[in-house]
Amino acid sequence: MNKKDAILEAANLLFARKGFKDTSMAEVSKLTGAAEGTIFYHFKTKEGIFLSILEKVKEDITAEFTAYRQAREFRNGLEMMEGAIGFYLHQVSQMEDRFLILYRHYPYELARTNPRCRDNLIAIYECLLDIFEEAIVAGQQDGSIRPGPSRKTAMLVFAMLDGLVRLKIYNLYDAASLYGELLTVCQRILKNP
Amino acid sequence: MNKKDAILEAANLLFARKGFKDTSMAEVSKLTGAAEGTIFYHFKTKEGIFLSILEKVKEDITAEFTAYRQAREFRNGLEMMEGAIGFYLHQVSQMEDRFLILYRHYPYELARTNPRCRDNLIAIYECLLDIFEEAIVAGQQDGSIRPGPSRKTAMLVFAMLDGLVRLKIYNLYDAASLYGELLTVCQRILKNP
DNA sequence: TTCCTAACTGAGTACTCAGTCAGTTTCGGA
DNA sequence: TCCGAAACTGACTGAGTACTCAGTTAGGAA
Repeated sequence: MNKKDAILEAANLLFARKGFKDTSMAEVSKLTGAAEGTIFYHFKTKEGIFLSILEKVKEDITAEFTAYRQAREFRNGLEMMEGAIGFYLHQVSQMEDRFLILYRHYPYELARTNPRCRDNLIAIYECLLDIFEEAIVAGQQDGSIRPGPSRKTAMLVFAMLDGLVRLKIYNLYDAASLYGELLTVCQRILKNP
Repeated sequence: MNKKDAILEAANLLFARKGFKDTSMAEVSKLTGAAEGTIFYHFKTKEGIFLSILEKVKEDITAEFTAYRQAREFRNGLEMMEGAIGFYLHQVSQMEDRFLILYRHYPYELARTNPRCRDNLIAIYECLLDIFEEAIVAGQQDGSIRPGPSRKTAMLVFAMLDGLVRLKIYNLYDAASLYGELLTVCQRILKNP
């Protein structure tokens, strides 16, 4: 791995675990073995590093979820939805450092003034919501999921997942032990009676 | 209002809107009109200010929700639950600066090392979850809500609310326009068929 | 009025941080 | 082998930062 990528990886790890403000360039330098000067040779500013990381986060997440979407086959929309929920939770722990970036305040603060940041965030959330919505629409067509506003329902399910992951991140409750109940609840929300 | 309380209010506002790390004591001093020395006369450290604020957040939130719990009467548990959801969303915008503290990373990071912080956070979440759970248990007794693990269900509903509020805070989607669908979804989760 | 204490002040301190720059090393092509 | 450019270095800078402290003011009791 070249030094530029090593810097991005180290910064991603630190930003994810300690946050943007609480990570100093000295720490990134130490973790990569690159001098501070080298970091600023490759990136103009600390914010620039963050933007490059977010770009990578977007690419990785959209790639993973797009691949999943195309590969898996399901008997119906409802099972597709359950699969998507499981896959999301799986990916959150698999690509923990990528997702932890999104579970912090900084990207959304930056998005207010920086359009590139905003565009990347929107792309990520669109991609995730699209998968849930696609499953709902499919389910509504095959009759496994009841009719209703597909996008809004997708958002509510996603909001629940998001809230659940946060409970775990914040050490308030272990999300895993809620997984069974989560699926039951989602079935109740979606299943065509 | 005495100066000590004024400092707490100003710091609360700034911590809520800009975050703990991004708020300097100089800013707090400017907003209150108190000299920096005065701030450190009343509080040992910046972290100490935060802990006092969190204490106040806990007191305010538990007071509001306990009052609500005792005052309102409902025809059944399901309506009680719907009322609680509406009240939560109402309170989040009513006491915005109090809740925004909780929607940041810092308190949960501090909670890892500071038991006082941890205790306050737990007290807040226990109080909120208790209200939802109380409604569920009541509903299960009067037959309006289907049987099931009340605490876990309360958590999932709360996680959805939490996720929804975040969508709004992060400027990703307006939670208000999902309110109708939210209630429908909650009914499906809870209603005894 | 006197005196003590609590409240308050802001210049000062020691430190951290993002970002710079003059100089060195590495490397690929001629 | 030489050359030029790209990659890399780390000491340095200047702008913050949380917190201190010697001194001033306000308030209340004797």
